[in-house]
Amino acid sequence: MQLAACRVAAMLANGRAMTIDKTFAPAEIEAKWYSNWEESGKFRPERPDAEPFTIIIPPPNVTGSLHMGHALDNTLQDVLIRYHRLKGRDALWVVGTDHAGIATQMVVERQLAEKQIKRTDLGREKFVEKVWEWKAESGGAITTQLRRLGASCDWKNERFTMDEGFSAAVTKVFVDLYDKKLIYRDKRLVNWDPKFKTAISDLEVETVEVQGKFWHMSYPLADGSGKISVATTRPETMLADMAVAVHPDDARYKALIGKEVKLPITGRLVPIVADEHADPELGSGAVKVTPGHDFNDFEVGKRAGFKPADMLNMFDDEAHVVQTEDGLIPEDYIGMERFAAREKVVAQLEAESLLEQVEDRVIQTPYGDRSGVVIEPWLTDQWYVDAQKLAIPAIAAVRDGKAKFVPKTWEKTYFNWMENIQPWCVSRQLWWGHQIPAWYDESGKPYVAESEAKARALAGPDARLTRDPDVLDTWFSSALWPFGTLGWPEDSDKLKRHYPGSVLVTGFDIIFFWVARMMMQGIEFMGQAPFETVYCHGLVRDASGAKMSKSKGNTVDPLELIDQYGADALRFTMTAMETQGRDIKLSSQRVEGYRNFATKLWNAARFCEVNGIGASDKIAAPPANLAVNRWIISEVARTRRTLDASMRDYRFDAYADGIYHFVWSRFCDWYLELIKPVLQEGGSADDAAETRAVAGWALDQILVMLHPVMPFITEELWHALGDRGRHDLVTAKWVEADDIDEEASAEIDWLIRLVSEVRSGRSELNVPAGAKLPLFVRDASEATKTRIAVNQPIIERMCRAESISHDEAPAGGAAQIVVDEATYVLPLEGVIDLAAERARLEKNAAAAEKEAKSLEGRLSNPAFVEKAKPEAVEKARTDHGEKTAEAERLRAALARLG
RNA sequence: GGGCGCGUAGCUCAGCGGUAGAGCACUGCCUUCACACGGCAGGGGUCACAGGUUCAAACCCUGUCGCGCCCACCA
Repeated sequence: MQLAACRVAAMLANGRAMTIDKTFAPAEIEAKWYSNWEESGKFRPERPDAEPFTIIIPPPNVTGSLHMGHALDNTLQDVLIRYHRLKGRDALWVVGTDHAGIATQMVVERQLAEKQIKRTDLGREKFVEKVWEWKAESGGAITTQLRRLGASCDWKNERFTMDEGFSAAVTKVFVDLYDKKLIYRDKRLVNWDPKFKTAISDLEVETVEVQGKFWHMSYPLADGSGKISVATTRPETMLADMAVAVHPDDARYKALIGKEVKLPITGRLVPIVADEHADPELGSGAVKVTPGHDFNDFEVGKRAGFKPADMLNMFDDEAHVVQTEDGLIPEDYIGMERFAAREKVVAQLEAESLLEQVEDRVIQTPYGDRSGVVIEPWLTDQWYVDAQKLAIPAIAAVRDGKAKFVPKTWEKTYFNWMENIQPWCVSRQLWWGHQIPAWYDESGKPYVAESEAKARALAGPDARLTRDPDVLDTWFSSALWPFGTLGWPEDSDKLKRHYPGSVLVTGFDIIFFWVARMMMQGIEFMGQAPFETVYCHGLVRDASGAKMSKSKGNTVDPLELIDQYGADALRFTMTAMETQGRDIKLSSQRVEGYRNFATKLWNAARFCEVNGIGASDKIAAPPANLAVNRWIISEVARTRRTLDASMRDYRFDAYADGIYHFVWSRFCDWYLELIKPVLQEGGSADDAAETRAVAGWALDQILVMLHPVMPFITEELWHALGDRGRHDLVTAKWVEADDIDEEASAEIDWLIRLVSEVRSGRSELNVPAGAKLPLFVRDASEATKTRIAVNQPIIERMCRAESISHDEAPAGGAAQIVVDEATYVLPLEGVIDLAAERARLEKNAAAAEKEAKSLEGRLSNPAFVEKAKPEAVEKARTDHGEKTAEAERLRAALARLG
């Protein structure tokens, strides 16, 4: 019995079964639609004649899992891609992952360590094999997660920075740059990471303020004539000191220049040299010089005549003490860890009474951003890219507007860095990555070529070649992503069609790491910047504004939010909160709110279905006579304009806001309410048919316009509302309707104002919500009378009026509502609190008078009338007239109240 | 030491020359036949501060205070 009743309730008038469930359950529809889209190739429809729109994904690390930053970044990209796909463009979202040198090597090494295996036990070849195995098994989890977010990437052409084709591109770029002398090998100080035992670039070094000490030490002069004071934050490096520097103009030390110091502990004899680096204002004015272990000292050392090859080195690759070339470090120091060596040096100096003073001091200390250990400046041979040369056209491209940053303010950051760019150290002492295509003969002369055979051709048949064991910085390959993924160096159609990309979406934090380098390489190898626009978004922070970090434990897992609220809700949150240039403070409340929005739409669609409103078979708006229908068609057009403008300007927040308000505050709150009398209270059949057609069309437009942000629910409803076969929303057509009916808009605006005012009056006077009252209209113009007549059923329903009359209202207490020229009277004899109504009218009258007075003041100022824009003056006049009239009518109503 | 950004309703943020907006939170009413993840109505802001430009400033300029971020070799 009960079952049968359910079944009946689940059938519609037209015989179709209800397809929209009572509750909106995101998880089911998400899984269903994503695989549907992907399997049917809907992310990449064939559109050979359409204008291309291309986005290259910032490739996530293969080791990565989706975090909020990805959720933001990829939501924005997907919104753009889906929007332009709907607009008919040939939209391509290139996807792939990054091999992430250090990160991946670390993961696999850690895994091996569990089995007590060291990377060196396996040897390079075996180890790299293990990494590939790892990748096959557990790499790329993030690609599954991107799918859960709804990212409509071109998965059929997924790339990896170490796949065959891409690797070939990397090798070619290296060789070409070498041949153009834009890559060279050099011996100099690098930032050495003693944990990973590799060089890293300047950018991978993070300077942190730490509490340290400043040690003042005495260095005796070699001739026994006295001593000189130096101060340092790193006393252990004195074991490799090669000089003491004083300022050439420092009167205190002029006589000492050229003399020698006999270093404590090592007994090394080193010269006192003049160098402007020594600041007479600081400390004693004399500074110890350790060219092999300090960037400043390296330069001082070079100026003092030391060649890099002769600079003393006292550390091995783990920053343990090793003997210097001259053999002067006492044996008991050898093998000591650097900080232990520091303590020992300090203790020994103290014992020898050579420690003058120890100060506490905050020190800027360099740390490896991945390893977290103190970086050691270390003298090694490395490969460098001449970034300064490559930067010149990359700067010009932005300066000339060929590539532009959004928001524009990031251009300053870009220029500032590019103009002061340093040589880029690109070699890494790792095993996982693109091995550098350089071979050395026995004398150490390098031959750079795309293969060993080609290197041999350069070196001659008799040379014994060994390959450079190092690999390239991961960012070196990432820099080629915009063209390497499109088939370069092959001159493919795809490359021609999709390079440069339309827009790059990324966090501002990798402008230097990645954007700048793509600009340089893209221009060098493709002749033009890799994208027209670089959209930089901020960071996703926790609700209190703190940076999310695993160590703080304040990270929010986007997948959990998806489980809880649905991918659409998360995507809407990211879109709505993306205001240009600001970081995002994420709160789950916000996500919940947008889940509610999805539910609202879901229920609106259910309402439509129940009322026989279904999929529209039209792209253009259906013909309409009723004002409500003409109005909603206009509102769709207005919304469309707003959304188009928002996308054009990359105003994601405005896009989200625009569709949100249209759906909730216009379509649901007013349109659906306004058409209820037509559909449910026996309006004419023609009117009902017209309304169903228009409502179905408007709902379709909502689905299309919302789809870029909420792809899942919109696709589900798209099909639930009618049988569209395999015509999916993902490849539907964006509304281009642009008809705006000013007359209908004015009428419905009036209707909305009338209903709102009456409701407000009733509410303020505590009229019971359900009470039906007669409504008397006075002073209405003919036009208003017509509008009232036409809209009578709606007005009665929404104002809870039992009748509407133009007769004079009965005497006695009443609520009076002023809308435009007319006054609407609700008799409340006996019920009304006269004092309350008087207060209400008084408040409204005072407000109108205040505004009228302010406008009057402005209009009576001759300067305003003369100098202000004519539109502004005109508007002030109109507003003044209206406000004055309104105030008069309210006063009249008050007078009537007695 | 340079550079950038921010300070608008209790909270998170739009607005960037014509006398203040949204979402959430808050208050009152409503189990009205799409939706209580809801409906209707409402309260709440000297737009950090001080000067200046302008007929008109939250919005432009200068300075002050507070808060963030980035870059930089003070040994």
